[in-house]
Amino acid sequence: MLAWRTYIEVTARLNLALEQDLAPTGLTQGDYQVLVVLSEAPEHRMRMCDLANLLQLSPSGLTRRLDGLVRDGLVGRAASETDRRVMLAVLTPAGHETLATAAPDHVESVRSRLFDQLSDTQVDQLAAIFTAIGLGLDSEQP
Amino acid sequence: MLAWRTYIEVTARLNLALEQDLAPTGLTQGDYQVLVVLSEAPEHRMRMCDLANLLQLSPSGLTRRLDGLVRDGLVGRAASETDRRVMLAVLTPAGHETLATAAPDHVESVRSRLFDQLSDTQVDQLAAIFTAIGLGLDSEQP
DNA sequence: CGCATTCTGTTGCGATCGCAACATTTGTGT
DNA sequence: ACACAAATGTTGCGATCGCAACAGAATGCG
Repeated sequence: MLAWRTYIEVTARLNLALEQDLAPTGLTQGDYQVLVVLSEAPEHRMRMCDLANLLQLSPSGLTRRLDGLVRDGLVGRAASETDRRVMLAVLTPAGHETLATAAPDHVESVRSRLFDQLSDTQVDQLAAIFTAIGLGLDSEQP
Repeated sequence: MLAWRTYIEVTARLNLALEQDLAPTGLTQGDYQVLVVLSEAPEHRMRMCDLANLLQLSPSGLTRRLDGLVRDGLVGRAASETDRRVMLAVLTPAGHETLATAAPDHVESVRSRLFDQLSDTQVDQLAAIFTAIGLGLDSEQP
């Protein structure tokens, strides 16, 4: 039970700290994740619904998140040529550059806030623990 | 880096699953935490600002959260007799009963989603890991 | 082919939350 | 005692997000 309360408190504070570390770049963690996923996608583009699934966002949530990124010129919208229902989110050069600028600071933020506090063994334990929890979430009554 | 992505994905899914488990009681996790803290406080009451610090909420966030709980009759507001600035949040009998009804289900939810997936050793590791991260958050440049 | 079903993305609505500004009250320094 | 600073809670405003409803497009089936 102590472990549970510690988990609740620390995850909240960790997320807040990481968000504040990222704020000077003008990005939120959600924006950053969109840019990362797009930068790793073939041709730097991805269907909206695939993006929503990867980011665990509702369709409407993703639409509004992309609205902001499109307004800032970091992502563009393109219609698919093979399926006229789908919209593709496309990383722009400005988006790629913004990500390249923000990534080192964010990686350093995660490293100092999280991994520097843990031994190598604990990092392995952390990965094993959350993998096990994730498997449990897959197989329960959802 | 894999550990990091797993952590991000699983914490999000775990929170969602716990929120949905708690939804049938009509409470959110935030509401539940308010009731828990008040039920453990002397005389079932607490100053707004102390409550906000404990729950890691902004003053305005706590005001609106209490608005909902007061509307539902689970919490009452009382003026302090010694400091006329402060408002006390007071757990009502209805709030106490609602908590008593919801707690077993929520504890079972946390147990099945989290602790049943882990060995006793992993639970200890989890506590140690997040305690270390929490200590790191205390001592860094905030 | 024709029609129902499914998939995809957007919009209206409401809920949640933080920041800045504010009013009130308390504490502090001289 | 008086003025200034700090603490406390609330409100306006904007940002974020999910659900339900919707419209357009593709797919399956008789």
